Amino acid sequence: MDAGASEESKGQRTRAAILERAVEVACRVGLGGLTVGQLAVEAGLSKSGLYAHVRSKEALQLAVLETAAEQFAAEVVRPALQAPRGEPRVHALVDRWLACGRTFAPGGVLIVKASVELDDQEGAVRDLLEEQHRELVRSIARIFAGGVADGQFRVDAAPDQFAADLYGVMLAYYHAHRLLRDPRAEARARTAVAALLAAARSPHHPGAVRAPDDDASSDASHDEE
Amino acid sequence: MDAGASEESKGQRTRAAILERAVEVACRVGLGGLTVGQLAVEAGLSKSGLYAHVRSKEALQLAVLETAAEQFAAEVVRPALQAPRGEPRVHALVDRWLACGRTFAPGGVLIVKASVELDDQEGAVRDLLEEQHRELVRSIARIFAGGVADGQFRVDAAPDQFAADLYGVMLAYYHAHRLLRDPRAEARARTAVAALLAAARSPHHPGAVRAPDDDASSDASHDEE
DNA sequence: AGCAAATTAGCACGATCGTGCTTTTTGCTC
DNA sequence: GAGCAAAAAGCACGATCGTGCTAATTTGCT
Repeated sequence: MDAGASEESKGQRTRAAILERAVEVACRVGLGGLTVGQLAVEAGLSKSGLYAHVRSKEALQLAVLETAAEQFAAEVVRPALQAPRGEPRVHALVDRWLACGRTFAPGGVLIVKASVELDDQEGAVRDLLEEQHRELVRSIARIFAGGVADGQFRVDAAPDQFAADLYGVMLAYYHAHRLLRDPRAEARARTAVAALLAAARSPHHPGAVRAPDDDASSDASHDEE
Repeated sequence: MDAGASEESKGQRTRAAILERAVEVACRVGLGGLTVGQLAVEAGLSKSGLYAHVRSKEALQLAVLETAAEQFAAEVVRPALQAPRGEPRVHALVDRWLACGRTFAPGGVLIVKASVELDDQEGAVRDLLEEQHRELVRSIARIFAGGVADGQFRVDAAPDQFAADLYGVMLAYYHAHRLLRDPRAEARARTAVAALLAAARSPHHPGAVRAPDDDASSDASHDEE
């Protein structure tokens, strides 16, 4: 009968299928462009049949966002955390992140897209998204800080700065890859990450990579809220 | 009646006003979220009155995009081109870009937002946007290449790479500033740009190139460092 | 001033939006 | 297989979407 699924009831299974499909659709049209009728067609359900699962449009958007974040955490962040500390872990993160969208699970694409789409629209969806991105940036900073604690990175390197820089590299990758369809996008992202890491490495570095702002280096571990 | 500004006819003036308003609205809700009825209310016109100016929704989106790009070119790129070559010009570009949205017309915000929104939706709007971004990246690369020709930057530095990196820094700035509302966003963007420039500087070039107050140009409003 | 042309409003249309009901169909337990 | 709860569909609603056409108004020119 049923193709060997899990212990979930039918309703939960279709709900999961709906959300998975919704993530893909939202990757194209954005969270705001997500529509109940269109999604119902795309999921092979009637509009009201689908609506019984997602109780409102806002609830749908929130659920989609949570699904996407869970995909991203499961496919990118958590696996990267199993790589050795420092540079290997950073590279693992970047590798898996770059594969996001090529391989399955476009959740990573969606949370990036949604972050731009909703950055100026108040509401519960924005609130959730903001928290998710806070957590994402914190994760990157922590991964970097692990390399600092290991002695791989300079002690005066700021994890916050690194997190922002690395995220910027990924955003530039999305831009070049998705909008400009530039086949060199990935290579450039890797080059940029390598430069970031080179600047962060502890030993002797020929040129001053640090910003001219050489205020009293109060403390590098001043990154948490 | 009221003090007319230019030689334009009434129709062209209201059309310009509509598009200006549309850029602001689209900065919030995106190009896709832009709606004729809502925009008419926001512009103080009837729906059909407005629709006579923008002949279709797609034509409106195209015109809005062109308006935004022109704003960005007029307020950011072209003024920066009047700064001295090399680092000063890069800094002028970044300075004006960072001021985008706070100080003046938010066209720069829109083209960034639209680039993410439309990166996966075929059509004429995407085509225009892609071309605009190609031109933008080319502009950044040319600005950097000018510094290479001047001997300020290493000859083996790739302008393409620098352009992508700088754009990534700006994207990270938007992310931190607009979504996370992080007050340190601008400082971090400046730090990142400084690191980019430090990595690009000619190894055997004396530090004098970083002369802090060398801009004596006409319009470059250097307010800090 | 008056008049032609350009600009704006009024109104109507089919489609689709999000959201509720009420049935019908399905899946699961005896 | 029967009965029942869960899931899906059918249908309807007001609102708003993009888009036309026509009538009224305003503007620019002589």
